[in-house]
Amino acid sequence: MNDFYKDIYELVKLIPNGRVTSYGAIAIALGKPKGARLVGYAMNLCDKTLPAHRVVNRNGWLTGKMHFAHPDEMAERLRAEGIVVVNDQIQDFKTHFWDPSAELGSM
DNA sequence: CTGATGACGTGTG
DNA sequence: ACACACGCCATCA
Repeated sequence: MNDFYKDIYELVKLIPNGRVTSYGAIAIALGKPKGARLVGYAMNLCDKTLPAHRVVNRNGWLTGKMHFAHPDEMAERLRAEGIVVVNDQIQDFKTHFWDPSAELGSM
């Protein structure tokens, strides 16, 4: 486990409830603007303890829902947090978007 | 070690 | 604006 993945986990863990972010945003926050794929890969290795359901692609689509124990769980979890998910897509993604780099800057 | 793939993103046509 | 192609970095075969 490299610090890179650990950092990803830490960042995803501190995503506020009812907020979502993108792989690219996390990658950028970690200093790897092109590491979006690595973030997704890290999610694949991640435990269900990690709120990976709050992490979606740039389009706001639940691209990784199929990788969950129960694909619908991702949308259900987001919906439970107040996120509107339709057709595997987050509505008002920009409104619910959470910028990790901004939070890291505040911290 | 080389080739291919992936929960992505950006650039060009 | 939409469609196609390439790049990135790490892991798997």
